[in-house]
Amino acid sequence: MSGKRSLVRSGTTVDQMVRAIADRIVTGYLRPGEKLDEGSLAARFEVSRTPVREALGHLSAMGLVERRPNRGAIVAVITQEHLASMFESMAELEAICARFSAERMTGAERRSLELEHQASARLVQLGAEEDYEYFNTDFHSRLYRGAHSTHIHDLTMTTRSRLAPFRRAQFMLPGRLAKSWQEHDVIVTAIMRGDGAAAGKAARDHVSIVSEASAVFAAADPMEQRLSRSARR
Amino acid sequence: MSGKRSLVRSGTTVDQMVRAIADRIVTGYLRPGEKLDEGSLAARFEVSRTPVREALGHLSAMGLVERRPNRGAIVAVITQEHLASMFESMAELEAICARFSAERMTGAERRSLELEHQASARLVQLGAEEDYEYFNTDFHSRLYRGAHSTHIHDLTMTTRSRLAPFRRAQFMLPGRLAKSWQEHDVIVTAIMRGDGAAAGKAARDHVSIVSEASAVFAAADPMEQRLSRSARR
DNA sequence: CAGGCAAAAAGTGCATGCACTTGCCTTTGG
DNA sequence: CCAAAGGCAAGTGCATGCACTTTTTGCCTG
Repeated sequence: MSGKRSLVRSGTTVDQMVRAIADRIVTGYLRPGEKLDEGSLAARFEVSRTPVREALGHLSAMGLVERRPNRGAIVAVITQEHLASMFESMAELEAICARFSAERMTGAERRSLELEHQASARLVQLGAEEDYEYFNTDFHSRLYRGAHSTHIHDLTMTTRSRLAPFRRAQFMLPGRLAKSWQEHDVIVTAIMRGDGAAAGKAARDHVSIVSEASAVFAAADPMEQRLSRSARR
Repeated sequence: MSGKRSLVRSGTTVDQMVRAIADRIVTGYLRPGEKLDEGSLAARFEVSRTPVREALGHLSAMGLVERRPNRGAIVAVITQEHLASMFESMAELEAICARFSAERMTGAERRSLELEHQASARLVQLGAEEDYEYFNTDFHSRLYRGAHSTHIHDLTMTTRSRLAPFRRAQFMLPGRLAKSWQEHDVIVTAIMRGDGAAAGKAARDHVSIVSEASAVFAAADPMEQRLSRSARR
């Protein structure tokens, strides 16, 4: 149809769409249960249905969308139980990463971790929530990498991305910033000591607290479920 | 082309292809690094390239195949490090499942687990390797389910399926059957006691042993790599 | 007026075709 | 004889079209 489009592509078109759609889901722009019509998406992204279908395939495999044969795709509806289960898994995965980090991080990694952690104290003082959240993501990524285990790294990153929509507002609770830093501090200290068990426990507790903070929002879910149900048509 | 084919299929065509190709990879029929030509696969399965592409998308997201833009797909080459990492993850995941199982299994689940476990002793006596492997799969699945956490269940099942090609021959080592049963016994005992820590440790050790047993085969990999490289054309 | 049925509309699943990219091979200039 | 460039073949990426499935809507019947 269009001779060339402004496509240019870094990576493939499908990849871009996967990212774009995943982003819309993760940021809550697309709500759970919302119908994903191939035709509409194709029109929206100005491509044909073929790459849309492929992208939906990817997203389905990622667990972000649910595909029902001959009945189209919807944004994955996450039940209360499943959400709890994911946070629980996250806590355990982070515990593993922290434990391994304590046992395996190189000197450079430890120094860098501690350095960044200490620097982040400033963000807490300033109450820079957005910057702190950015740092927080980086902090946790360091733990995942520090475990020196690609597969655990992958599992953890995947789970985290699936939890992203539900963690967004955690820092809006008053005093959360300072507490988060203190929890990080316990983890860092344990890692510097090389105390895997303590680091694991601290990381697990840290995530559990985030989980509880997020549960507040999850409580609003029944409404969302109703909304999405009616949105099904 | 063919007016109707024996199409009928439960589930979609793509799903079947995913299973079929995954099976060929998991069973080692398709070797790591082997080129997956869309046209050939389409011909082989008697479908067009479209569902093949979609299936490859799924498989890529699962990590079973690797897709390079404009350059086709190959069966994912798993490095020694990544394999070790996956086994390590598996050990940790099983440890979590066992720990949770010890803490959360219902009375019925516990009884059923113990019953089946005791029954499996007969298979060991008979040296029924194939039957025991079947039971073994079931035994572990019980642990995953017993954790009462859908997401951990999913993570564990996924990881296990990706490890399947490398675990196949574990029971060929002499005496492995009896040792496996004893290891199971330690896990079951700990679960019946409700001792999560002990169950976790026992499960981790159990997997670690399987991992070492499989490492024997992984050692044959360099040859495989050469083979697959030349197979690239 | 409610319930059910049937036909049409909507939307998914797959096939086919064409453009573009990539890798290889040939050809030509140094 | 080697190296670089250009062309050729193979194969991927996407668009479009048609068949089949699901869902909806309007009509008929009890």
